[in-house]
Amino acid sequence: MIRLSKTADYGLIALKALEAQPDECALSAREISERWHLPVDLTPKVLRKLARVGLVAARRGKNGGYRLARAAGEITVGDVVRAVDGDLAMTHCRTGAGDCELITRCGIRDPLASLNAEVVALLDRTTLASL
Amino acid sequence: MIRLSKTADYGLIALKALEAQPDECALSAREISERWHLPVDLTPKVLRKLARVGLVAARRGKNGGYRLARAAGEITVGDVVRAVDGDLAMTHCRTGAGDCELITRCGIRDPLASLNAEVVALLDRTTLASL
DNA sequence: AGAATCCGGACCAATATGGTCGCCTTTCGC
DNA sequence: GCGAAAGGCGACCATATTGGTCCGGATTCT
Repeated sequence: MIRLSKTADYGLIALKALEAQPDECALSAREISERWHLPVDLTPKVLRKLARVGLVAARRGKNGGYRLARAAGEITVGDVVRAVDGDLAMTHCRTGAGDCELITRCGIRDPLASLNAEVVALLDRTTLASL
Repeated sequence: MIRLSKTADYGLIALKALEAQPDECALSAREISERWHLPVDLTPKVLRKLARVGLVAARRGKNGGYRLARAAGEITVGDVVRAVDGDLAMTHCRTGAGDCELITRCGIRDPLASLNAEVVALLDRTTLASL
């Protein structure tokens, strides 16, 4: 199946929450998870991943939390999926280190790769703001 | 992650094999799986799913096997994924019977649905022949 | 000092997926 | 008619992926 993982969903929801937040006012992972009914322990985990790649800025300590590190129009669904789920590959043979014996000459590898590229391009031009 | 299942991969490979086959000459699941190194027991399973939705025609008995039931240009990747993996939904909330409490007002449900529609449209206009 | 918060990773649990097996039906060729 | 070669169907198990929990540590504010 071709489906976003729950973590990617959560990431998008969390980012959407941050987008709605007035400037300079960080939201804690706890607040986000409570407001949107996301799993309390999972939310910070997802947000950390988003922080690592610079989509959100984290502030530690009391009154800390997260805020968007870029404008919502500069954050794409592709960015989020990559941050949360790792690389964005539609076929199995393009994830591991080319150990796919059957695919190497299966004839569909390269065509699927370009299909994959189209899907990725689509996700990459869909911004958070447009959601 | 957003990825085709292995069964969908296998389905595409098998169809591609059938496409290369001269007319009226059925290929057995065994032959396909051996030629392309697909799991012997899984291949017929996948092909049956393709047969149920009329993408391939099966012939039983000795010298039986499968052949394409439509021209390769009339079979799309979307068809295959749907046949093999069930409905083509990119988000979790659009699979079950609307039991997704958090998504109902999460704000990203409908926008993601339209993104989903774009992906589906892409898969639906990519034909087997173009692979 | 202490509370709130993020960081990181180890870890377990649930689900989905991939794959196997056995039995039945159909068809062909002898 | 009989047996071999196919497909049809479903139950079943194994494994991989994912979802989710927990704990100790670091940081920042009051």
